Amino acid sequence: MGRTRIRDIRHEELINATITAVHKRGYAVVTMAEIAAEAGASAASINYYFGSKEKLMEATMRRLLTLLKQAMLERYATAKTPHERLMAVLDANFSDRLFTNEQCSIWIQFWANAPYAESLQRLHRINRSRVTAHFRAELRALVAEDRRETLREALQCYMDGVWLEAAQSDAPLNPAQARKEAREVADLMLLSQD
Amino acid sequence: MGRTRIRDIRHEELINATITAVHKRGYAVVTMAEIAAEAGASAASINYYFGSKEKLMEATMRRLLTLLKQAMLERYATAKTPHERLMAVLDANFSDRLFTNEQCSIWIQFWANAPYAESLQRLHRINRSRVTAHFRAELRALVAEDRRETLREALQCYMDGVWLEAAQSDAPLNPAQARKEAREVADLMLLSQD
DNA sequence: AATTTTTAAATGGTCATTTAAAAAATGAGC
DNA sequence: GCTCATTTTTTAAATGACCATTTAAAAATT
Repeated sequence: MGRTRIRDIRHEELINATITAVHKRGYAVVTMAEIAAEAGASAASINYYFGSKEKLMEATMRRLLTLLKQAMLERYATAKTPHERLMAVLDANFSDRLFTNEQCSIWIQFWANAPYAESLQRLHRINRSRVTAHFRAELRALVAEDRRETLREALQCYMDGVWLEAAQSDAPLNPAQARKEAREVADLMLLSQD
Repeated sequence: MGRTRIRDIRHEELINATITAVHKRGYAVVTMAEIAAEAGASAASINYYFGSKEKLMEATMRRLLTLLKQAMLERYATAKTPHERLMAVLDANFSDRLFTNEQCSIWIQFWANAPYAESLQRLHRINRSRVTAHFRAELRALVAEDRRETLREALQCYMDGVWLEAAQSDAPLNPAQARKEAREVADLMLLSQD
């Protein structure tokens, strides 16, 4: 039963330490020793569990993607109308659990490094495709075809832009406020339908 | 007369080489030797002219900011109405000169590293303030006060998001298309006024 | 001749990863 | 419960690269 218990715990601890350490020091310069220290472990143990720094980063990014996916599915479960489901995607992106200084930082770090690391690029593309698909599906019922892609692209870039800006701020983020603004922006764009 | 001639030429060459090298390899891992090779010079000469790697990066970012500022001012000169001036800001951001794979890459690299380098952070803030100020000024005449900030934030984040996405693409960018889409997005948002 | 520019080579430091050995945990047999 | 052989986990230290920066001297320019 407990065969993989410690392994799972260490994976979790080290990924969390990676998120914190990358936020503090930046992907570019963070060292294995710093990450290990954050977790109260040694650099060697990271290699024992993950094999290499690159694989640790990949696992960390995969964790972030999973969190986002979960947040989206949770909200989808209770949404009834296309409009509610559109808002569910926005809300998920700015949920209390995800829209934190730490996670915004690390998302941007991964984004910036995706073009230079096969594995990160793959994950990044999978994620973007998923969000695109959700938006397309919901907008189909809400927007005329000739404006649909413009609106989708606009909303999606808006969300990315908000994260980018949030990553620059050192004041604590306000997810509730971000959700409210995102809803306003979306409704502003949808309004132009009438 | 020619007293600073060579110095100026080398500065220019090395900054251009930095843009290319960072695009190719990423800010995180690019080396002085790679940048120098790109310019057909030696790593030592970079230190002779710039003092350090960090100062070279700062100078490169400053160059990018100058290019953006110039592009904006050029377009402002011929714009007559607030609407035209708003579009001038958008067009500048997606001008043929600026909206290239190389420059999108390097902008994102700098953005991602700004939180970890005093000098980059300063430049990044100056730039964002300038764009914000322009948007605010033009939207004053175009949008009711209660929606103005929402719309500005939305447009600005949209622009950032487009750059972010562009930096991920390896297919050549299409600035004309980007300008057209940005105008559509802006008009879509402005429409909701009526 | 004096000054500026250039670079090969040296320097000193950092860091991911490996190694080898110690420490903990596990579990079978008593 | 307890013992001890086996397996898993942990880390200190070694290894081997890599790299920004400095130095010292050569080359080019003035």
